[in-house]
Amino acid sequence: MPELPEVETTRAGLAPHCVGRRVSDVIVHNGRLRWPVPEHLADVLTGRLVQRIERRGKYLLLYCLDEVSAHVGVLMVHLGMSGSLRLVDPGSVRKTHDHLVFSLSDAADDLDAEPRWELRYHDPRRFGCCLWLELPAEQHPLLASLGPEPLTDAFTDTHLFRLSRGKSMPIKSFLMDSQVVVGVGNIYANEALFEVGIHPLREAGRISEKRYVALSVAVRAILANAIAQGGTTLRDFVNGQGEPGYFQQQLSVYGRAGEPCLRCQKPLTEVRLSARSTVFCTRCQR
DNA sequence: ACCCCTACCTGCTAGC
DNA sequence: TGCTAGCAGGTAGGGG
Repeated sequence: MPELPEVETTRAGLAPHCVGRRVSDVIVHNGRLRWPVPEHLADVLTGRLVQRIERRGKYLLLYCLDEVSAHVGVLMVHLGMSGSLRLVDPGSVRKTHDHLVFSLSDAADDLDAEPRWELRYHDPRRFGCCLWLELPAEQHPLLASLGPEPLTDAFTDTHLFRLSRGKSMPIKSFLMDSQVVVGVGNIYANEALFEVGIHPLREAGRISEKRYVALSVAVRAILANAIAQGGTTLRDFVNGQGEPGYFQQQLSVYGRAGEPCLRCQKPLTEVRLSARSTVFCTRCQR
Protein backbone atom coordinates (compact mmCIF):
# COMPACT_ATOMS: atom_id res chain seq x y z
CA MET A 1 0.00 0.00 0.00
CA PRO A 2 1.60 3.20 -1.15
CA GLU A 3 2.75 5.59 1.55
CA LEU A 4 5.26 8.37 1.03
CA PRO A 5 8.27 6.11 0.34
CA GLU A 6 6.36 4.12 -2.25
CA VAL A 7 5.13 7.27 -4.00
CA GLU A 8 8.63 8.73 -3.95
CA THR A 9 10.01 5.46 -5.34
CA THR A 10 7.48 5.68 -8.15
CA ARG A 11 8.32 9.33 -8.84
CA ALA A 12 12.05 8.73 -8.96
CA GLY A 13 11.60 5.66 -11.16
CA LEU A 14 9.33 7.35 -13.67
CA ALA A 15 10.95 10.77 -13.97
CA PRO A 16 13.99 9.77 -16.10
CA HIS A 17 11.71 7.97 -18.55
CA CYS A 18 8.88 10.49 -18.74
CA VAL A 19 10.40 13.95 -18.43
CA GLY A 20 10.97 15.51 -21.83
CA ARG A 21 8.60 13.08 -23.54
CA ARG A 22 5.29 13.79 -25.16
CA VAL A 23 1.88 12.47 -24.19
CA SER A 24 0.71 11.29 -27.59
CA ASP A 25 -2.53 9.64 -26.46
CA VAL A 26 -4.70 9.14 -23.39
CA ILE A 27 -7.23 6.35 -23.01
CA VAL A 28 -9.53 6.18 -19.99
CA HIS A 29 -10.83 2.62 -19.65
CA ASN A 30 -12.49 3.20 -16.29
CA GLY A 31 -12.76 6.72 -14.98
CA ARG A 32 -14.66 5.82 -11.81
CA LEU A 33 -11.89 6.38 -9.32
CA ARG A 34 -12.20 8.07 -5.93
CA TRP A 35 -13.22 11.13 -7.89
CA PRO A 36 -14.27 10.75 -11.52
CA VAL A 37 -11.45 11.22 -14.01
CA PRO A 38 -12.25 14.55 -15.75
CA GLU A 39 -14.06 14.07 -19.03
CA HIS A 40 -11.72 16.46 -20.78
CA LEU A 41 -8.49 14.85 -19.52
CA ALA A 42 -7.51 13.31 -22.86
CA ASP A 43 -8.30 16.54 -24.73
CA VAL A 44 -6.32 18.77 -22.44
CA LEU A 45 -3.35 16.41 -21.97
CA THR A 46 -2.74 14.97 -25.44
CA GLY A 47 0.23 16.54 -27.19
CA ARG A 48 1.80 18.03 -24.07
CA LEU A 49 5.38 17.61 -22.95
CA VAL A 50 6.09 16.24 -19.48
CA GLN A 51 8.26 18.93 -17.90
CA ARG A 52 8.90 17.43 -14.47
CA ILE A 53 7.40 15.09 -11.90
CA GLU A 54 7.07 16.21 -8.31
CA ARG A 55 5.54 14.75 -5.19
CA ARG A 56 3.49 16.46 -2.51
CA GLY A 57 2.66 14.09 0.32
CA LYS A 58 1.34 11.02 -1.46
CA TYR A 59 0.28 12.92 -4.56
CA LEU A 60 2.31 12.73 -7.76
CA LEU A 61 2.33 15.92 -9.80
CA LEU A 62 3.20 15.68 -13.50
CA TYR A 63 3.75 19.18 -14.89
CA CYS A 64 2.74 19.17 -18.54
CA LEU A 65 3.50 21.93 -21.06
CA ASP A 66 1.45 22.88 -24.09
CA GLU A 67 4.16 24.33 -26.33
CA VAL A 68 1.72 26.22 -28.54
CA SER A 69 0.07 28.22 -25.77
CA ALA A 70 2.95 27.89 -23.25
CA HIS A 71 0.28 26.82 -20.77
CA VAL A 72 1.37 24.47 -18.00
CA GLY A 73 -1.12 22.22 -16.24
CA VAL A 74 -0.67 19.40 -13.76
CA LEU A 75 -1.76 15.78 -13.91
CA MET A 76 -2.23 14.90 -10.24
CA VAL A 77 -2.21 11.21 -9.39
CA HIS A 78 -2.90 9.54 -6.03
CA LEU A 79 -2.26 5.81 -5.79
CA GLY A 80 -4.81 5.28 -3.02
CA MET A 81 -4.55 1.88 -1.39
CA SER A 82 -3.70 -0.32 -4.31
CA GLY A 83 -2.58 1.91 -7.15
CA SER A 84 0.55 1.83 -9.24
CA LEU A 85 1.92 3.67 -12.26
CA ARG A 86 4.00 1.48 -14.51
CA LEU A 87 5.96 2.12 -17.65
CA VAL A 88 5.46 -0.74 -20.07
CA ASP A 89 5.94 -1.70 -23.70
CA PRO A 90 3.06 -0.39 -25.82
CA GLY A 91 2.43 -3.91 -27.09
CA SER A 92 2.13 -5.62 -23.71
CA VAL A 93 -1.22 -7.05 -22.66
CA ARG A 94 -3.35 -4.69 -20.61
CA LYS A 95 -4.12 -6.10 -17.19
CA THR A 96 -7.42 -6.09 -15.36
CA HIS A 97 -7.68 -2.78 -13.46
CA ASP A 98 -5.31 -0.92 -15.80
CA HIS A 99 -7.76 2.00 -15.82
CA LEU A 100 -5.80 4.68 -17.67
CA VAL A 101 -3.22 4.39 -20.39
CA PHE A 102 -0.94 7.30 -21.32
CA SER A 103 1.00 6.80 -24.54
CA LEU A 104 4.40 8.46 -24.56
CA SER A 105 6.46 9.34 -27.57
CA ASP A 106 9.79 11.00 -28.08
CA ALA A 107 9.42 14.78 -28.09
CA ALA A 108 10.60 14.89 -31.70
CA ASP A 109 8.22 12.19 -32.92
CA ASP A 110 5.16 12.88 -35.04
CA LEU A 111 1.98 12.55 -32.96
CA ASP A 112 0.72 9.91 -35.39
CA ALA A 113 3.81 7.74 -34.94
CA GLU A 114 3.53 4.57 -32.90
CA PRO A 115 4.08 5.38 -29.21
CA ARG A 116 7.35 4.12 -27.76
CA TRP A 117 6.24 3.70 -24.14
CA GLU A 118 3.03 3.40 -22.22
CA LEU A 119 2.41 4.67 -18.71
CA ARG A 120 -0.43 2.67 -17.16
CA TYR A 121 -2.42 3.54 -14.06
CA HIS A 122 -3.42 0.30 -12.34
CA ASP A 123 -5.69 0.37 -9.27
CA PRO A 124 -7.84 -2.65 -8.31
CA ARG A 125 -9.65 -0.90 -5.48
CA ARG A 126 -9.99 2.45 -7.22
CA PHE A 127 -9.25 4.47 -4.08
CA GLY A 128 -6.81 6.61 -6.04
CA CYS A 129 -7.44 9.52 -8.36
CA CYS A 130 -6.23 11.17 -11.57
CA LEU A 131 -7.14 14.83 -11.76
CA TRP A 132 -6.18 17.83 -13.86
CA LEU A 133 -5.00 20.93 -11.99
CA GLU A 134 -4.32 24.48 -13.02
CA LEU A 135 -1.35 26.32 -11.53
CA PRO A 136 -0.53 27.04 -8.84
CA ALA A 137 -1.06 23.41 -7.91
CA GLU A 138 -0.54 23.96 -4.19
CA GLN A 139 -3.72 26.00 -4.06
CA HIS A 140 -5.87 23.05 -5.10
CA PRO A 141 -8.20 22.10 -2.20
CA LEU A 142 -6.62 18.65 -1.92
CA LEU A 143 -3.16 20.16 -1.45
CA ALA A 144 -3.83 23.48 0.26
CA SER A 145 -4.24 22.20 3.80
CA LEU A 146 -1.50 19.57 3.83
CA GLY A 147 1.13 19.66 6.55
CA PRO A 148 4.88 19.91 5.92
CA GLU A 149 6.95 17.37 4.03
CA PRO A 150 8.68 15.20 6.64
CA LEU A 151 11.92 15.04 4.67
CA THR A 152 12.37 18.79 4.28
CA ASP A 153 13.35 21.62 6.61
CA ALA A 154 9.68 22.55 6.83
CA PHE A 155 9.29 19.62 9.24
CA THR A 156 11.18 21.07 12.19
CA ASP A 157 12.00 19.22 15.40
CA THR A 158 9.43 21.28 17.29
CA HIS A 159 6.62 21.13 14.71
CA LEU A 160 4.85 18.10 16.16
CA PHE A 161 5.20 19.30 19.73
CA ARG A 162 3.75 22.74 19.00
CA LEU A 163 0.82 21.45 16.96
CA SER A 164 -0.03 18.79 19.51
CA ARG A 165 -0.70 21.12 22.44
CA GLY A 166 -4.29 20.82 23.58
CA LYS A 167 -4.95 17.77 21.40
CA SER A 168 -6.55 14.85 23.17
CA MET A 169 -6.42 12.38 20.30
CA PRO A 170 -4.05 9.41 20.41
CA ILE A 171 -0.53 10.17 19.17
CA LYS A 172 -0.89 7.63 16.37
CA SER A 173 -3.99 9.35 14.96
CA PHE A 174 -2.22 12.71 15.30
CA LEU A 175 0.85 11.45 13.45
CA MET A 176 -1.26 10.05 10.62
CA ASP A 177 -3.20 13.30 10.12
CA SER A 178 -2.03 14.73 6.79
CA GLN A 179 -2.70 18.24 8.06
CA VAL A 180 -0.09 17.62 10.77
CA VAL A 181 2.57 16.07 8.55
CA VAL A 182 2.14 14.37 5.19
CA GLY A 183 3.14 10.89 4.17
CA VAL A 184 2.97 8.97 7.44
CA GLY A 185 0.46 6.18 6.95
CA ASN A 186 -0.39 3.25 9.15
CA ILE A 187 2.73 1.20 8.58
CA TYR A 188 5.25 3.95 9.25
CA ALA A 189 3.27 5.39 12.17
CA ASN A 190 3.43 1.99 13.89
CA GLU A 191 7.15 1.71 13.18
CA ALA A 192 8.09 5.23 14.29
CA LEU A 193 6.24 4.92 17.61
CA PHE A 194 7.95 1.62 18.35
CA GLU A 195 11.30 3.13 17.49
CA VAL A 196 10.96 5.84 20.14
CA GLY A 197 9.02 3.82 22.72
CA ILE A 198 5.81 5.84 22.69
CA HIS A 199 2.50 4.02 23.29
CA PRO A 200 0.30 4.61 20.21
CA LEU A 201 -2.76 5.43 22.33
CA ARG A 202 -1.05 8.08 24.45
CA GLU A 203 -2.74 11.49 24.33
CA ALA A 204 -0.91 13.66 21.77
CA GLY A 205 -1.14 16.77 23.95
CA ARG A 206 0.52 15.06 26.88
CA ILE A 207 3.82 14.07 25.33
CA SER A 208 6.96 16.03 26.15
CA GLU A 209 8.90 18.14 23.69
CA LYS A 210 11.90 15.90 24.15
CA ARG A 211 9.94 12.82 23.09
CA TYR A 212 8.47 14.67 20.10
CA VAL A 213 11.95 15.62 18.93
CA ALA A 214 12.95 11.96 19.09
CA LEU A 215 9.78 11.01 17.22
CA SER A 216 10.49 13.58 14.49
CA VAL A 217 13.99 12.17 14.06
CA ALA A 218 12.58 8.64 13.88
CA VAL A 219 9.94 9.57 11.29
CA ARG A 220 12.59 11.10 9.04
CA ALA A 221 14.97 8.18 9.45
CA ILE A 222 12.35 5.51 8.81
CA LEU A 223 10.92 7.23 5.73
CA ALA A 224 14.40 7.88 4.32
CA ASN A 225 15.43 4.28 4.94
CA ALA A 226 12.24 2.96 3.34
CA ILE A 227 12.89 5.10 0.24
CA ALA A 228 16.43 3.73 0.09
CA GLN A 229 14.98 0.20 0.14
CA GLY A 230 12.59 0.98 -2.71
CA GLY A 231 9.54 1.14 -0.45
CA THR A 232 7.46 -1.51 1.29
CA THR A 233 5.79 -4.24 -0.73
CA LEU A 234 3.12 -6.02 1.30
CA ARG A 235 0.75 -7.24 -1.34
CA ASP A 236 1.25 -5.68 -4.67
CA PHE A 237 3.23 -2.46 -4.56
CA VAL A 238 5.58 -2.12 -7.51
CA ASN A 239 7.61 0.85 -8.72
CA GLY A 240 7.54 2.42 -12.16
CA GLN A 241 9.38 -0.55 -13.61
CA GLY A 242 7.18 -3.14 -11.94
CA GLU A 243 9.71 -4.03 -9.26
CA PRO A 244 8.82 -4.57 -5.58
CA GLY A 245 10.38 -2.79 -2.60
CA TYR A 246 12.26 -4.42 0.24
CA PHE A 247 11.54 -2.36 3.34
CA GLN A 248 9.00 -4.90 4.61
CA GLN A 249 11.95 -7.03 5.65
CA GLN A 250 12.87 -4.33 8.17
CA LEU A 251 9.47 -3.81 9.78
CA SER A 252 9.69 -4.10 13.56
CA VAL A 253 6.02 -4.21 14.55
CA TYR A 254 3.67 -3.83 11.58
CA GLY A 255 2.29 -7.25 10.68
CA ARG A 256 4.02 -8.89 13.67
CA ALA A 257 1.19 -9.03 16.24
CA GLY A 258 1.76 -11.95 18.64
CA GLU A 259 5.38 -12.30 17.60
CA PRO A 260 8.15 -11.36 20.04
CA CYS A 261 9.19 -7.74 20.46
CA LEU A 262 12.59 -7.30 18.84
CA ARG A 263 13.81 -5.54 22.00
CA CYS A 264 12.32 -7.43 24.95
CA GLN A 265 10.83 -10.59 23.40
CA LYS A 266 7.38 -9.98 24.88
CA PRO A 267 4.65 -10.84 22.33
CA LEU A 268 3.48 -7.73 20.48
CA THR A 269 -0.05 -6.50 21.13
CA GLU A 270 -2.56 -5.50 18.44
CA VAL A 271 -5.49 -3.14 18.90
CA ARG A 272 -7.81 -1.36 16.47
CA LEU A 273 -7.59 2.40 16.32
CA SER A 274 -10.08 3.97 13.92
CA ALA A 275 -10.26 0.55 12.23
CA ARG A 276 -6.48 0.59 11.70
CA SER A 277 -4.26 -2.24 12.79
CA THR A 278 -2.11 -0.87 15.60
CA VAL A 279 0.75 -3.07 16.78
CA PHE A 280 3.03 -2.25 19.70
CA CYS A 281 4.91 -3.58 22.70
CA THR A 282 3.20 -2.89 26.02
CA ARG A 283 6.54 -3.13 27.80
CA CYS A 284 8.72 -0.99 25.51
CA GLN A 285 6.09 1.61 24.55
CA ARG A 286 4.66 3.82 27.29
C1' DA B 1 -13.11 23.48 17.31
C1' DC B 2 -12.18 18.98 18.00
C1' DC B 3 -12.41 14.23 17.21
C1' DC B 4 -14.49 9.99 15.84
C1' DC B 5 -16.88 7.39 12.45
C1' DT B 6 -18.25 6.10 7.85
C1' DA B 7 -18.01 5.50 2.91
C1' DC B 8 -15.55 4.38 -0.98
C1' DC B 9 -13.62 -0.48 -3.36
C1' DT B 10 -11.89 -5.25 -4.58
C1' DG B 11 -8.82 -9.22 -3.63
C1' DC B 12 -7.83 -12.37 -0.51
C1' DT B 13 -8.53 -15.51 3.43
C1' DA B 14 -11.05 -17.88 7.03
C1' DG B 15 -14.95 -20.30 8.30
C1' DC B 16 -19.10 -22.89 7.55
C1' DT C 1 -16.59 -27.09 -3.39
C1' DG C 2 -18.72 -22.85 -3.01
C1' DC C 3 -20.63 -19.40 -0.62
C1' DT C 4 -20.29 -15.40 2.68
C1' DA C 5 -18.22 -12.50 6.07
C1' DG C 6 -14.42 -10.00 7.47
C1' DC C 7 -10.29 -7.57 6.70
C1' DA C 8 -6.86 -4.49 4.51
C1' DG C 9 -6.56 1.15 4.84
C1' DG C 10 -5.87 6.77 2.54
C1' DT C 11 -8.76 10.28 2.64
C1' DA C 12 -12.69 13.58 2.90
C1' DG C 13 -16.68 14.70 4.79
C1' DG C 14 -20.50 14.20 8.08
C1' DG C 15 -22.08 14.07 12.70
C1' DG C 16 -21.75 14.33 17.68
